[in-house]
Amino acid sequence: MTQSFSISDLAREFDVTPRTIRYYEAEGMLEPLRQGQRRIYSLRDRVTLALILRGKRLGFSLAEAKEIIDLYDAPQGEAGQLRLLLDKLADKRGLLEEKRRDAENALANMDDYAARCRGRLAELENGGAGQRT
Amino acid sequence: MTQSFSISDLAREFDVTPRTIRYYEAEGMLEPLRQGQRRIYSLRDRVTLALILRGKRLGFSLAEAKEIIDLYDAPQGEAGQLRLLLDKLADKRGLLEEKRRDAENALANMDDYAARCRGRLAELENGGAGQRT
DNA sequence: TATGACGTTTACGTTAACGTAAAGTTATAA
DNA sequence: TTATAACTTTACGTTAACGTAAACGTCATA
Repeated sequence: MTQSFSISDLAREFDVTPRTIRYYEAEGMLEPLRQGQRRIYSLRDRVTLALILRGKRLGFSLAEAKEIIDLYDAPQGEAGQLRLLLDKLADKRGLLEEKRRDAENALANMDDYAARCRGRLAELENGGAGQRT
Repeated sequence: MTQSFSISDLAREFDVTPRTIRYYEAEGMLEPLRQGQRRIYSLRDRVTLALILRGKRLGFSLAEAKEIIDLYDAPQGEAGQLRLLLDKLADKRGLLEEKRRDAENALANMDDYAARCRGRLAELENGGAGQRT
C-alpha cells in the first residue's frame, strides 16, 4: 500500500509552505510523480525533504544540502566510483563533525553559564547572608 | 599588555572580510573602541566575533545569534531577572540540542552508508568471486 | 614628497530562499 | 450546477547578509 502524500500533507507535517516544497523541486532536489498536474509525493520524497530540512537546520545552503543528498544516489558501479564517493563522504563528514563540535561547545558554555546563574540565584534566595566572605 | 586587534587582523584570523565585521557592528553585535576613526578590537570583541561565527556555522541567523549572545550580557541584579534569564537559556539550549541531535543523526546515517560502500568495494576488490551467495 | 598600505564612510548592487498575488484547473460537496 | 477547497503556473516582490566601488584620511618609508 506504499504511501503517498499531497504537497500540503508534507507542508503541514514539516511546517513549511507548499511554495517552499515547489522551490526545492525547481532546484532539482525533489521529483514527485504527477497525477494529472498534481504532485504526488512518495515515502522516498518525504525522506528527501526531511534531509533537506535537516541540512537547513544545520546551516547548510540548499546547494550544500543537495551535494550531500546527491551522494546517497551516486553511482556505485565500479571501484573507482566507490573510492571517489568515499572520499566525498569523508569530506562532508568533516563539515558535519565541525557542526557537532560547535553545538557541543556552545552547549557546554551555556550550561556552565546557567550553573553560575543558578548559584547566584541560590545566594539571593537564602537571604544573601554569609555568602562570599 | 591586554591585546588588541585591527579589523584586518580579525578578518584574517576568522577568514571573513572587514566588510563583514563592520556589518556585525552595524547590527549592534560589536562595539570596538576607536583610535581616531580606526577600530580597535579587544580580546572580548574577538570572543564575540567567534561566537557570532559559530552561531552562523550552526545555522542561526544573525538576529538569533545576537539573541543568544546578548543573554551572556544580561543583567543579573535581582532574582526575577535571573529566573527569566535561566528560562531564556533553557529555551536556546533546546535549539542547540536539536542541532546536536541533527548533526549526530546525519553523522550516523553517513557512517552507515560509508560502511556499506566499503563493503561493496571490498567485494569488488577481492575479485567478486563467491560473494553474496 | 609621493606612494603604498591600511583604514574610513556612504551608497548602491547582488544572491539565496523564499513570499505573495493573479489567474486558471480539477475534484468533491451541497 | 455551482461553489469551495486544494491544486497548478507565472511572475514580480522581499529580506538577510553581505559584495563592491568611490572618494577620502593617515601614517611609514623610499
